[in-house]
Amino acid sequence: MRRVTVYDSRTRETRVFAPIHPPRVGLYVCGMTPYAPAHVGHARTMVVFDVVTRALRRWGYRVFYVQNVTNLDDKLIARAADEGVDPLALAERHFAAYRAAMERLGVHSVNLYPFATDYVPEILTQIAQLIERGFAYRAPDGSVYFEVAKFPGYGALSGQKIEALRPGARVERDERKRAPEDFVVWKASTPGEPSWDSPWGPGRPGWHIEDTAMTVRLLGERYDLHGGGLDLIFPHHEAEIAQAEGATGAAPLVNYWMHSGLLLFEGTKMSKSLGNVATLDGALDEYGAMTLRLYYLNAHYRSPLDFDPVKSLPEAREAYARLAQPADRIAALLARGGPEREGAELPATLADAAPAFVERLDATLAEDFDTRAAIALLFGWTRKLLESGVNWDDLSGPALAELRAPYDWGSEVLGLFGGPTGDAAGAWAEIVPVAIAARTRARARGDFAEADRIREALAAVGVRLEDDARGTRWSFASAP
RNA sequence: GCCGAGGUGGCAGAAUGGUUAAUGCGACGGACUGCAGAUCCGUUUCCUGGGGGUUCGAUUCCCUCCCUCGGCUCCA
Repeated sequence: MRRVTVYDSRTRETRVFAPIHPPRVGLYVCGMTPYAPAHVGHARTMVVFDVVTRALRRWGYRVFYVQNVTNLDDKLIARAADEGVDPLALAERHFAAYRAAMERLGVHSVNLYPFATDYVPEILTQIAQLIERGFAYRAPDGSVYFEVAKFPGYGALSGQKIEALRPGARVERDERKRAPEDFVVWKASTPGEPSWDSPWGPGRPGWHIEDTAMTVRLLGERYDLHGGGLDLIFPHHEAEIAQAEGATGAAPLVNYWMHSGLLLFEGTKMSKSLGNVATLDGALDEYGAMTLRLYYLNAHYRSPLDFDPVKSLPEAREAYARLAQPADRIAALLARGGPEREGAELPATLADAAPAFVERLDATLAEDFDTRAAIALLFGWTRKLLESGVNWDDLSGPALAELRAPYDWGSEVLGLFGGPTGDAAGAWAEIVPVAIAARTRARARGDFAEADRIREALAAVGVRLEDDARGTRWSFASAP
């Protein structure tokens, strides 16, 4: 296992990552509440933790990645009522769409997507423990509240002081609570809502309790990594700590808290009321998965990132086109000739460089998942290959594979440089040269209209032609 | 008000107590080209919010001020 450092939001320091039961790693990431289509902000968080997981796995850690699905809460119930559908069915539908979008984005690292409503027994057990240990109390209407004053550590994660919260006065006065900062763990049911029986009467889980009930069940009373967006630190993650540590007595619940920076939209927070929400599917349609992933990963994961459809995204698209240029060309050559392909060996300036370079990539990323620095290195590799003036077309399979190695690393860890390979590429390899030959003849006799027609026809199906001194080259246009 | 993150070149955005302040995008000039694209060469060599302080030396450390953004129980 490689030495990895991780910045922990709770202790506010970067420490060497030491799992409780190496090489196993328990990772829990707060997923979305599927009451509306996923937006590009959700996707940033998911790509960040996808890369964390891919990297740890590459380095020998056995990561069990759990991402919860809050398939029942106030928003879902309200939205379902608007649409006149069952809230659980609404959640199911949006979750399916979310999964499909994640597939398009190349996020395949999650092991388990547990649904909140499948953990009601665990939730009831945990609430009973909290009441028994004096951390929670029952309200007259059958709701159960966590009593923040009973948990001295409350506020440690976010740096909030309870006294400081009260003057904020955004908390509505609620007669059922002993203090304004107390939060609900069990909500007495309102007629028409889904509800479950409990010792305190029919009701449904509060927002925070599902996570701790799931984590204790799936990852244990203490586990290694918890991720999520920065906006969840308070109160959600604060509440998780209070609930889990209160219920089990084991502390700390989580050894390393990782929070991803929020995505802004043209400089301000995305919100539905401002109408500045970009859906993930729309962004995938417009920019493609590779551009989006590069865009997300080309920023430090804790920094805010500005989603600007006319500036930052087109820039990312240009940057990706350059970065992936050698990767795509080498992949296309390997797909056609295969790894056994005959040809020249690498020039001395490039020979043996790749293994050391890949090691540098790993070492760089292992410093608190510095994807940006790793990408800067990959740009350096691209520049080195382009400036070397090597004739790709003449290289042997093993030589090409060596040049491709850093991009394979990028593919494995960052999820970049995907593209058609195997059979699909093979079929194109039969057809495209025929079209190129026809175009070359047309150009030779000066029939440029015909030549352009052929080029455009191929472009329409995703094959890009480029002429240079050696003739016409083709490649797959970066797939959107 | 409280908590937190920031203010770096035309833009995005790194890094470091001290040689030419990463990387990318963009721009300009040139090569190549039927066109386009890609690539290459050159230029963008006077960029670190204001003011103090520590230091031989600060963009980097300390203090202060100004400004921006986020959180403060809907939130990835």
